[in-house]
Amino acid sequence: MTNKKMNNTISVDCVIFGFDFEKLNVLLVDRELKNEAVGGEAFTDLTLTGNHILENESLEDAAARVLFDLTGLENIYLKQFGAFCDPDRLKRPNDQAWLKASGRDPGSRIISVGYYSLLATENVTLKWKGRNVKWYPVSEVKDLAFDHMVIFKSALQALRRELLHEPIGFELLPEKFTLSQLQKLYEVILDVEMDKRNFRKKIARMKYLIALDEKQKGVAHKPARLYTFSREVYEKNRKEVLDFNI
Amino acid sequence: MTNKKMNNTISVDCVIFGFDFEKLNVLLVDRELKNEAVGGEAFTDLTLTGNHILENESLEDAAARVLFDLTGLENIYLKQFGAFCDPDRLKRPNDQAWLKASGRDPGSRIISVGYYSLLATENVTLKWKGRNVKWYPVSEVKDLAFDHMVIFKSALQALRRELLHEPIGFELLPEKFTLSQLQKLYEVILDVEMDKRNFRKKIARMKYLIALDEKQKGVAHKPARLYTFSREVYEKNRKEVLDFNI
DNA sequence: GCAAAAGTGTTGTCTCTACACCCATGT
DNA sequence: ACATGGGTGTAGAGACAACACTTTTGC
Repeated sequence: MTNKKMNNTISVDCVIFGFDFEKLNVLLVDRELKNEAVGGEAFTDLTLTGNHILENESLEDAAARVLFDLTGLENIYLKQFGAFCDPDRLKRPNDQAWLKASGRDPGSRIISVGYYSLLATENVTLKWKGRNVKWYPVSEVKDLAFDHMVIFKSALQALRRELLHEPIGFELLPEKFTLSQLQKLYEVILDVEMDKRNFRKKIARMKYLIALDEKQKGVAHKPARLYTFSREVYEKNRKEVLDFNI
Repeated sequence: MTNKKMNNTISVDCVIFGFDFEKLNVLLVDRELKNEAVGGEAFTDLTLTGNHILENESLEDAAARVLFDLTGLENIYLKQFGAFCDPDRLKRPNDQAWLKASGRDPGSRIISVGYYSLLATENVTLKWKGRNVKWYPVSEVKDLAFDHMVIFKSALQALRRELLHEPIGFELLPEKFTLSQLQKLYEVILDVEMDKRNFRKKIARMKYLIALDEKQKGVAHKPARLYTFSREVYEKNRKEVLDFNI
């Protein structure tokens, strides 16, 4: 419990998604190598957030710790989606230089377990080890450090898949949200367009989406009704269905 | 390529499922400790198959290698379903004794990445490091060594989930199979009963299930038509659908 | 009063469920 | 001839896709 020693071959990487009612974003951190002495050129690029696990810590706890260090939030939705351990995953020149500069053995094999998490993005303030942390639109992410592009793509795929089959979209919205916001979320993440009336008919069948006696305020149009998600109602009524059609 | 050195903190465990047209089975290996000198009592129990990865080997290759050593088969369906790294996962007395007896450091932290695989079970001969390997009905599995019960349950859950949404059941059947065999497979794995006529109507809509001009032989009843699965047709027509209903 | 998003119904087509009998083969 | 699993159709209920107009608010 008080053992803070790090395990140097096992790490977690967190792909943190946020939604701003317009697009899906992901949190990335600047990686800046100024010192050319370690054998590479100076460079700046981007990584996911992550860390090595502590010797007495579970993977999930390590991911939650990264998330807490970053946002100060606890009990965030976290989902393990894959383990990444290719022999070459840290072998590009910039990555080798970075490992050397931060005092780690650039030759050692490190496995990273990926977790994605979903954040209702309003009112989150971000700080991480004095490094720059920023939201980037998912559609514009490219050229991440290490094998983080592979990890990121895998997370996105896992998220899309999960979103199709489980009610996790709500994790990206504030507790109270409008149906248009929910529809937009599905449209953006799944890259589809949906019909408003049909979407609402579908919603109407989901008993766990609860209409509140409350409306949006301060919008320059007819204010929308607010809804909330009830996990209890969902858990009571869940069923699954053969759907690998066509 | 020729580096055969083992990595001693990263391993894979394989949950190998087979189907005998009646029930779902899983491959387990005897773990037998005869020598009481290492500090525990002698015991016999069961484990999944698995191994440490080689220093220059990917996780998937390691899992494929375990499978090949066991069955002599290549190109088997393999799916990563989770990483297991609880601090206590190897800490039960029998596990500690076993690690000592096989010359490993019982205190070191080992991460295991789980793969499940699906085997058409007929005509497979099994050999593994001179240990006893056997099929066990999934419904009767209990008390596995290490944290293998956790891993096994997680694999089963992943398999069920995958089976609902992806056409992987065919991996458990011979290349040519009858519709009743396929239906039985779904019934057994998902623990449901299905209506024969409705099942067949559903199948009829799946263009990638191809009826052959061939029938069962040597059965004491009307011989069934044989079908086969075409992955090409499937890949051409796949689409997904919002289905987290009710 | 105008811009902007909210909210609402109908119709035709497809999919789901429930249910019972005859057929082809081996013994 | 009989036992065994193979194979087939229909009807009613629910879900899906396509489509356009009115309402409420802030400015």
